Amino acid sequence: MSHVSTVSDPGTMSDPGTASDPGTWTIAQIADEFGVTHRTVRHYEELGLISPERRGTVRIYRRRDRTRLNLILRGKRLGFLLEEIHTIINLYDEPRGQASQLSYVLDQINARRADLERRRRDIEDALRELDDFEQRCRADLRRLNRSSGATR
Amino acid sequence: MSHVSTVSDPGTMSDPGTASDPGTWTIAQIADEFGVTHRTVRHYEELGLISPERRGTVRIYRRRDRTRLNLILRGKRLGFLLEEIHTIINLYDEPRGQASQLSYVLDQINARRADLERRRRDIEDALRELDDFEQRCRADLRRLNRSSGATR
DNA sequence: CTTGACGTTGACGTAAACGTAAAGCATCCT
DNA sequence: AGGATGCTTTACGTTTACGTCAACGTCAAG
Repeated sequence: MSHVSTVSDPGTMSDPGTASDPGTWTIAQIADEFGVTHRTVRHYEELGLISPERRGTVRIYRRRDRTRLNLILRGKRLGFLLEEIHTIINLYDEPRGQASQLSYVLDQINARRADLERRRRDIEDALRELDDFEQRCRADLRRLNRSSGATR
Repeated sequence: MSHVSTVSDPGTMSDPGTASDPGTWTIAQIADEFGVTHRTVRHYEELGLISPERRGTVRIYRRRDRTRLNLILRGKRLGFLLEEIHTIINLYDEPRGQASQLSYVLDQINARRADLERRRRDIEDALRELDDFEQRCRADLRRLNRSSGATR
């Protein structure tokens, strides 16, 4: 029974993993690299957002889990609930062998897109207002500089 | 001089209120129109996000409050905390008569913009992935339709 | 063989953003 | 006058997304 030195035990892999990409990671490495706590990672697992392998009781994270974590964290940055993120991830992962499933997935895609595009509009509106506001501020600043002895 | 269209609505308007725009609103009208509950509206008031006038004990909402509510709800759609929204709104409303205040405001504007642009990148990445995914799904669908007797 | 670093499972705590009664005024309607 | 309706405050409940112990397992090193 090969007891593991670090955790990177390539075993029988054709691409054993380079120095920067061991192929597998511990929860501490993952948490550290993604800038979250191990509690957060486990929370996502409890919700079924990720499901790392186990070597005995120990969690082993692979590239698939990293991809999912990226999706999760981006979703969070965009203000999605973990529950919504769950359905999105499942969408990407569900088997879609039958036409009924595929048309359902296509519907979901459209719903997601509508959601994202609405957010994008909101963002662009906000950015425009911000630009606008900045212009007014800069105008105020110029007036201030002019009126208070612009010795030069 | 261009009077500002952000949140500062002077009381000196020569439009007393038409049928669709009475000039003032009750909490029920506001909540209904913005698609939130009165509890939500009051919650925002507790946090200092809006501060409607009072006629006796009754809250009176005016255009300024509606503008703020729009900012709040858009902020929420974008996943900002109410606390962050609070600072943003204050940013728009703070007096900025002095250079020090103005440069602070300009800093805040840049921080906000960076935040928003990051979100926009996230959204565009997500939209691209979604498009990508849709293409694959449509390809799958075509394969299915071909292989399962396209009798016709 | 004990220490210490890292891992595990509970299980309770907490902050944010409201939800949900409960109970009291005020005004309008009949 | 007496509801019905609408607004008010007070206050505890709920959901989401984790934080924070506590208590225990395990392995490589000293």
